[in-house]
Amino acid sequence: MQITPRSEDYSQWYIDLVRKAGLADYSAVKGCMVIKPYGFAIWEYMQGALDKMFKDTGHVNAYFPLLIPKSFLSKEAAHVEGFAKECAVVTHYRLKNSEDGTGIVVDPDAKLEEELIIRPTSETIIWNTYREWIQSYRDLPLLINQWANVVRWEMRTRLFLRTTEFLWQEGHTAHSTRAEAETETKQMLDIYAKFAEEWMALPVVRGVKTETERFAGAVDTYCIEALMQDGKALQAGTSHFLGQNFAKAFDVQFTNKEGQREFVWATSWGVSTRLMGALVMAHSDDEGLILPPKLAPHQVVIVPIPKPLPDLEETINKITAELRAVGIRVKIDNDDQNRPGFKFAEYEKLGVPIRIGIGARDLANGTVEVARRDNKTKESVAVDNLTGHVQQLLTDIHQNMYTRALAFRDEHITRVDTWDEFVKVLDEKTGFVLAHWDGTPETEETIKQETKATIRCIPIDAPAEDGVCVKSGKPSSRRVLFARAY
RNA sequence: CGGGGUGUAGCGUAGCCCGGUUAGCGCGUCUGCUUUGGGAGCAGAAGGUCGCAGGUUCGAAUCCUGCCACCCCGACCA
Repeated sequence: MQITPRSEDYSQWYIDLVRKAGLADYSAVKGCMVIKPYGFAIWEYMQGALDKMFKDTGHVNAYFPLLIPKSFLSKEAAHVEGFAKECAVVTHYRLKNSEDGTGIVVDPDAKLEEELIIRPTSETIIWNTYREWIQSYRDLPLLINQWANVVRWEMRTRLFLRTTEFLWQEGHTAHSTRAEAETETKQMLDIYAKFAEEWMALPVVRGVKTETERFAGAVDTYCIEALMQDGKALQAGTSHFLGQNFAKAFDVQFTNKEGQREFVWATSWGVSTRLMGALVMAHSDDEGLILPPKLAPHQVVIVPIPKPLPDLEETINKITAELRAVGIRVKIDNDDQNRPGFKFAEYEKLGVPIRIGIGARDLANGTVEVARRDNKTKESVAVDNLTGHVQQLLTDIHQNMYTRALAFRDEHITRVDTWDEFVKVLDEKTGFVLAHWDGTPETEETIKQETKATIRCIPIDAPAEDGVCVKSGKPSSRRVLFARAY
């Protein structure tokens, strides 16, 4: 039942935590996972918050099919290049009993005329549909999001961080001008950054991907990059400016106010269940999860210290009603099989932000014991002041988690000017490295080969600064962010 | 696909080299009683085709052959 300590094996700690906190489990199919109720509840709070942010900025939800004609994928050259190697393909539509009666086999007579792929992302099927929907500038902008599952046949998988099938949202928008599409791309990036910071308590760096790291089919890929406790970077969300690439590939044109035909401008943007992995790896400790209050399925858990006192139940019901009245999610653990000590440890493992203990001693004093998960402190609080205190505490916990993660992140952004330093920082200090780069894919590739570090992004707010590339010595006009990444 | 490792009860494991009682232990599960302010105690019980298939042998968890699965490391990626 023990969770492997981070200092011993970070990777194993992560797996232990995901499984022992009941977030997810392996399934019968390699690379696919079962998201368990507790994990799915967290995902639902993420979905709820993001969905509201999308709706508040004028987007609507729709749903496009899981299966895509194979030919669609090949219409955009870079796109097919990027995804062809990891597509699952449907070739038949029927099974039958085998001749020797030992099992069930694919019926060779049921071969599909055109094979279908399971979507690795939906640009193609969506743009094929948008062609029908868009005729005039009056049809624009088209601002659609979908919540869906996608499949990418990865060679190596890890729970939440990279699974064969995963859940995500993908926004796909169409605009009449380049400027409007670019604004949309940046707006969605800002929404992701805001979500990460305000809901996940996760500080992120906003940036642009290099040509090498760009989404297949995009003109520009923007991203938010987060830092995990082991010093590795994790891409937490992406927003792409697609230019007219898909409009041209699928012939999506509109008539402008002047009566001329033009190709539309596009964006797409997404975050996935990978965020669950980020949440775990950014905040948790060797005792278990530490959840930010806004995403915690139970924000407060009440553990009675059982004595045969009828007043206990009465007081618990009263404070529960008050907490719930102000919208706080409260769980009461009345289970009499486990002792309080066991429950304390259990809810720490589950990352519940606040635990309230109440027993005979408290009852006599008119107080309860309030324990914070984020910093493991305990205090005695008068029942009369409890609701306001808990509300404030939830805010404080979020702030503390964010501040702590930000301090760690900032301590792990290192400016380096020489190759020796570059390698040393990556190996010993870990984290992000801010260094000059000559702007060529060749140098980027060399650095990747030699250090396993990639350019995570060119930070959006990076100031212009003349220097020389840390690897090639050629001139550079600004620093970029390197790291080893998930 | 290359390199390394592991398969014994729900989980974690001992036994394997050197074949020979009824395959042992911890956690968990079930029943009962006593407990309950940091992972409870006692008593009892259930739970196993020893990854699969062959082979050697009087006898295989143990030896041999083949296969399968999973994990870790590398090549691909959000």
